[in-house]
Amino acid sequence: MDFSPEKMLFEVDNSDESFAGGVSLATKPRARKLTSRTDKRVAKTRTKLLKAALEVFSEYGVDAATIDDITERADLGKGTFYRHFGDKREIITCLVGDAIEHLISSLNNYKTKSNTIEDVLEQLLDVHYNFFIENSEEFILLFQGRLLLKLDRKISEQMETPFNNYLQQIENHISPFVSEKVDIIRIRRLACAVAGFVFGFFSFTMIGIGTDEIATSIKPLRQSFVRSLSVFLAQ
Amino acid sequence: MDFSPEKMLFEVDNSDESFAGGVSLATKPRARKLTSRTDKRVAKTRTKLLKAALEVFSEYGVDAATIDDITERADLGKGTFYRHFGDKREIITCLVGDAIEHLISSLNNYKTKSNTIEDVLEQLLDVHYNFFIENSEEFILLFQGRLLLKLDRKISEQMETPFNNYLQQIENHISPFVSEKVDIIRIRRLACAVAGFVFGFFSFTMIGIGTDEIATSIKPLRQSFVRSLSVFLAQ
DNA sequence: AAAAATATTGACCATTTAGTCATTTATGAC
DNA sequence: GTCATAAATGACTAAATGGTCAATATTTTT
Repeated sequence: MDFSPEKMLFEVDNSDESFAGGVSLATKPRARKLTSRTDKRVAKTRTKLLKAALEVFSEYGVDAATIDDITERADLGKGTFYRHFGDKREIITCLVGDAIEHLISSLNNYKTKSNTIEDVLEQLLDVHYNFFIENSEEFILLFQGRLLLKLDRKISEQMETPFNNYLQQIENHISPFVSEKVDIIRIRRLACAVAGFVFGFFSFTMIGIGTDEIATSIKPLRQSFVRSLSVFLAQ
Repeated sequence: MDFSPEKMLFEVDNSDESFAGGVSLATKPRARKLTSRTDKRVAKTRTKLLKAALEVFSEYGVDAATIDDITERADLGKGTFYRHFGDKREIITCLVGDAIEHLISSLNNYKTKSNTIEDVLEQLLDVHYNFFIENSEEFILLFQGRLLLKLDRKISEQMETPFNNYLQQIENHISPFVSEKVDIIRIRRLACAVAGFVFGFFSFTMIGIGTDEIATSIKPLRQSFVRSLSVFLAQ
């Protein structure tokens, strides 16, 4: 089975596709089993690698983690890694892309109607809060990703796009609720402020106070922050 | 010349001490030259190592940077590094300690009278802003330090203290201006919020918008943020 | 100026790590 | 069941890195 690492970024379970609809009934007997046992095995292996990599990256840091760390954690042979990914850079890029996609989809799943900019901002912070609590490994990875982006290394190029998409997504949520004469650059600054505040605050809070206290401490601060951002936009 | 790496964290030029005051005139002829040529050479070498390390750490990241990177950048032999520092962990700890100390002293040099909590917060953000603009290498190092602290590795232990000192310092600036019945934990949260906001905002802003635009963008946001934090404390 | 003391050096070795590939194992076609 | 195809394996090599130390250079003492 030949596959390029660029594809299959997300594990898709197509195993029941053969009897799902009448798609491509008897025309192509060869390609009937779209997901064979082999396909599933490959997908499973890949998933194990990604899961293991996310774990070790968040535990040791992307630079300190080795390929052996990943394959041992995944309980797979070393060669298997290189069958799925060209090198460490590639799996990092992949994981960061996934994490950002995950974060963005969390943002978009929050479909409750909001009429004011304050509602929107409250929700944005809420989503971020839940995401970072429930996916702390991805949070730590993204936090590292931001750092890699600051240090301009080769790996940065492929990560700049997802991070910009993320900022763009925040802007999309905000822009319908601000008057049209508000500068586009002002909205971008707001997006940076939201992202920066959330990343930075969580980061500092997690050593400054216990993890379980975050829930109680973020709430009043969040309200203050929302208020200030609203004022900023109204200026 | 025997010296332990723990000492001499800061380069001190005592070369003119022999004719500075009448200290220890003729009583101790042996210890007259307090900083001999050798002392200065050692101090210079150490400084070169620290400078080079700060550079490569901020360029490549602390984990990716090697001892060879440091000694080559410093134009020194590899053995020289190990004469001054036990390993990479030690020089990182040293640099982070220096950077925090530098940041703290920046905070304390701002001795203008502030009567309101808003003044204090404005100044705090101002100091941070200037520090990060003027010492971007140290900022990047501290940013990494925060990450290392999150990933709980051996190196963290020695870095938790300086970071806590830093938070403590922020609290010291704030606490005189808030009523005594404000909870100590609330002030700690505020310190986290200030530090987190500044670190996070700068970090995101630096890719979201150009570096030179930061000056114009931080100002209105800072005002809003200060206002909201004041409200938070008043609650 | 010679000798003692100490800082610096970089070739050297041991260990770790990235990346390869012949072999083994699992799956699909017949 | 047998063969063909492709995935997984882990021992292996080459390269990189950490750390050492006998030799060299510099400074201090006498």
